[in-house]
Amino acid sequence: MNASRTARERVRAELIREITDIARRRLATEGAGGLSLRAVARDMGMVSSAIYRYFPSRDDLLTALIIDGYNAIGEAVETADAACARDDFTGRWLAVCHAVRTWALDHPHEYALLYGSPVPGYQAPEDTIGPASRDTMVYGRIISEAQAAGRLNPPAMCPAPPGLLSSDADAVRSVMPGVSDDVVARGVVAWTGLFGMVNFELFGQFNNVIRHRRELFEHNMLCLAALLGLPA
Amino acid sequence: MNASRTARERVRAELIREITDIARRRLATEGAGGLSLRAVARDMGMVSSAIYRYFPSRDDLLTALIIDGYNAIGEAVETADAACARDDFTGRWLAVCHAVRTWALDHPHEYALLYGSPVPGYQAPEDTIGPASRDTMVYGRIISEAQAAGRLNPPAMCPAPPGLLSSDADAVRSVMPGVSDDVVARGVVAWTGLFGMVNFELFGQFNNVIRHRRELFEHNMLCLAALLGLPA
DNA sequence: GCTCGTCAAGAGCAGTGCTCTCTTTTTGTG
DNA sequence: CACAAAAAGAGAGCACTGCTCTTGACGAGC
Repeated sequence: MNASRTARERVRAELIREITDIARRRLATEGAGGLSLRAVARDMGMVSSAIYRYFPSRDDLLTALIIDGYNAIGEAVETADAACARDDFTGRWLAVCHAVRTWALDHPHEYALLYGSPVPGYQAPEDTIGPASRDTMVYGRIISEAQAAGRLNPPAMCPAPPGLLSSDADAVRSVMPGVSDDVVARGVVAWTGLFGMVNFELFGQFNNVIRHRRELFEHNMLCLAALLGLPA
Repeated sequence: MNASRTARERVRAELIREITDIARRRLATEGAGGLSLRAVARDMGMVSSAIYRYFPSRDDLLTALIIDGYNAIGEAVETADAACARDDFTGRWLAVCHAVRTWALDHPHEYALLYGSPVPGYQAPEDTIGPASRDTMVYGRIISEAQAAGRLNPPAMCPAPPGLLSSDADAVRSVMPGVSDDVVARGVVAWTGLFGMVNFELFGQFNNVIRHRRELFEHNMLCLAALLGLPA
C-alpha cells in the first residue's frame, strides 16, 4: 500500500514538476505578469480547472517559482564560491558577484521575481525566507572566514556606525559571525551595492550609457571589496 | 477660433490630468499590475471605452505615470539639493540620498515602476529618458562641483579602472563633467549603491533583519560618500 | 444650414482567476 | 473480488480585464 500510494504521489509530483517547468518557461518569455494558469494548463493539454488540484491559486504557483529561483541562485553562488581557493577571499567575493550577475542575466524574469518589485497583491509566505538567504549565507561566510583568518582590514574612512545599529548588527551577525559593527555596515553596503549594480543593468538604467558592463561590474565589485577590507 | 479650440483642448487636458490622478491613486493602492483602465473609467463615471480617446492603450497611461514619476522624484531631489549650502558637498549628497529614499517610501508603487522590475510587455518609449535622468543630473552636478572646488579626494584603495571603460566614462561625464575615469567608476558605485539600498528596504530584503533603517541608510551613504572622496 | 471631427456610450471578442458541479479513475479495504 | 472513498479530470459559469467596432449626439467652421 505504501508503494501504491507512492505511485499516485509520484505522478502527482511529476505533474507538479511539469507545471512549474512550463510556468518557468512562460515566465521567461512573458514575465511574471503574463503568467497565466490557463495558459500553463493549455500547454500541458489540461483543462484549466484541473490545474487548481495542484496549485490552489496563482500565488501558490508563484511561490513555488520563487522558492525554486532562490534555490537556483543560491546554488549558483555556492558552486561559484566552492570553485575558489578557500583563502582567496577576494576571489571568492568576485566569484559570488559574477555568479549573481550571470544568473540574473540568464534568468532575468526569475531574478526580477526575487529581487525586483514585489508582484502586486502577492505576499511572500514564510516558506520563502529559508531559500531566500542561501546566497547571503555564502557571502556572510566569506566575510567571516576572512575576518577569522585576519585578512580583513577595512580602510579607515567610514565614520563609526551609530551605536543604535548594534542590535541590527547582531541580526546580521547570525550569517556573518565574529565581525564588528563597522564590518557589518560595510558588508551591507557591499551586498546592496552588488544588487544595485545588477538591478541597474538588468532593469535598463544603463541603457545607452554603459556598454562594457561586465568590465565595469567587475571593477566596481573590486572597489566594494576594497571598502570591505578584503586583500587586494 | 483659436479660443474655442483652446476651450476644447482645455477640457481635454483637464480630463487627462484627472485620469492620471486617479490612475496614480489606484497605483498607490493596487500596484502597477492592478492598474486597470476600466476601473479608472469607473472612478470618473466614464464608460470604459471613452477613456481610450485620451489614452490609446494601457501602456500609454503607464508611460504618462512613469514620466510623472521621474519628474516627481527628480524634483524632490532638486529641491533637497537646493536647500543645502552650495559648498557642503557631503550634505548635498546626503540630502539627495534621503530625498530618493523618502520619496521611494512615500510612493512605493511609483518607485517600483521607475526602478523596479520592468512591467512585462511594456517597452519604455523615448519620451521617458529625459525626465528619467533629472535626479542623476543633480547627482552628477554635485560630484562635478566638488571636483571643481578641489574638495573631491577619493582615497587610494580602488584599483585603476580598465582603459576599456574610458568610452563609457565619457558618456557618464556628460552629466558629471571634469572628473577622472576613477571618479566616474566610484560615482557609479555610489549611485547604484544608493538605489540598491533603497531597493532592499522597499522590496522586503531587510524584513526581519534591519530595524533602524534610516540610521543604517544614512551611515551607509556616508560610507559611500567617503568612497567617493567627499569631505568628511 | 450642412458637413465634419470629436466624443460618449454600448455591444462584443478573447482572455483571465477562480468556483462549482458532475463524471471518471484510482486506491485501500472488507 | 467487490465496493466505498478519495482523487483527478472535465465543463460550465461568474466577474473581471484590455481592446475594437459601431452608433448616435454635439459643437465648430465653411
